[in-house]
Amino acid sequence: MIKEHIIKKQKAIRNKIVSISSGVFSKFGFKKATMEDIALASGMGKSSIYYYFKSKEEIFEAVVKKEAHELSLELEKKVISVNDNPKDKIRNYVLIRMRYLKEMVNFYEALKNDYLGNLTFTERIRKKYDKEEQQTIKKILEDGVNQGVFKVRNTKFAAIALVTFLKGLESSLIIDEDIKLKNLEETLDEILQIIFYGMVK
Amino acid sequence: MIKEHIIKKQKAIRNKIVSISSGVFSKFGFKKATMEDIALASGMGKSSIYYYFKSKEEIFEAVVKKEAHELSLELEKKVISVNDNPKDKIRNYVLIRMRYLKEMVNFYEALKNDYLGNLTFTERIRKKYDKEEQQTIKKILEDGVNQGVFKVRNTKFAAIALVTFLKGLESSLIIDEDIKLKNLEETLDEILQIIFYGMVK
DNA sequence: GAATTTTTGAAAAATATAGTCGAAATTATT
DNA sequence: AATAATTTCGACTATATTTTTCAAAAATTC
Repeated sequence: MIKEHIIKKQKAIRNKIVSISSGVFSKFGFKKATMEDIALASGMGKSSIYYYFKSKEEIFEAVVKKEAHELSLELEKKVISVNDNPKDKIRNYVLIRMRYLKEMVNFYEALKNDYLGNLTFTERIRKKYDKEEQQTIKKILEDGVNQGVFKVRNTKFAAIALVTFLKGLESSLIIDEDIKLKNLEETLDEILQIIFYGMVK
Repeated sequence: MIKEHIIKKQKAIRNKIVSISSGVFSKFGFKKATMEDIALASGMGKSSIYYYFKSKEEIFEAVVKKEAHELSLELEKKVISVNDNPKDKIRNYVLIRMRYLKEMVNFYEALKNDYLGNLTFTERIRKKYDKEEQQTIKKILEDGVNQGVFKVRNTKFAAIALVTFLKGLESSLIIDEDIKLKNLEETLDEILQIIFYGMVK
């Protein structure tokens, strides 16, 4: 007895809750955001929220999922499709990622607010998306190898290394709130220079 | 056995705590800001804070006190001293007040975050400063009467009325988060027009 | 090195929060 | 319009967090 149109309605409400929660989380952070905050913002009772999600964590997971998906969409669209040379592709990839993170800063504020106490929790969630990301970078690297621009032996490991490096940059953005995007961009080229110097034929 | 220089040191530390707490409160709001947040931001143990303030409320009072004092200073300096005609003085007074409130929006965010639950608490604190404010406006009105611009019979009551009106504007700013400063300014002149029409000779 | 001032960790007391549950309200189905 | 399915909600509880206290340890002053 699965009613299709009812499932659709439920999904719509779940989406609404996720969108609203995204705002609540980015304003207060995961820990300081209460179910009551979410309920109030959603205009429903606290217990009603539990009809759609079984825990605060589940809502947060949904929010991160959505954000991460949007990130990967943008990256895919704006980077992979364009026909730059692989070196520029990598640079663009990193730049867009940084820009996006900067835009999402109010979301990542959530992590800051929690004094990084839930970083492991978040990392657990993000791990899934790291794999997607590695695939993307791996593809870029492979292209570069095929075009004879990169001399990477194992694109898989190189991709992991790059993602790890990106996560490092990310942490700088998250933890060090006063870090300047400009500074980052300045040092980015230096770092990439080093990476490329080791990779470029 | 009151050691003067020690009292000075204590006051310095209290000031430091107040400044830091101001930031914490404006970021999290009164309720969501914890003593641990304040302690962490101040770089001291939680219990050390209690050596200088006996409660979270007392810190908050000190913060509001400071902010309100700064507001009254700016108003005094920028409005009262200038030798405009009293009508413009009132208008400037209101405008500066509004602008200041807008600047202080992250502080008043605190009240919003608490879902106005502590508005009465805050109002209780501010009541003291309403009197100061009434004095200021009363002075402006008296000048106007002396210069033959206003026809106010009882400057004291008129001052109270004006302050009440200002508080109304304030509430609009605080409660209705989407209210536009532009809209306010537009309607302000209309409202003042009405007030002046009743007051101007 | 004694007295005073300051910091702190541990824990008591007060409060807030996540999550449950049954029943009421609403909405769809026959 | 009666019945069934879906949805909302208020009241409750166990748990966790947070405020505040306190006595003792550090640090500072005399």
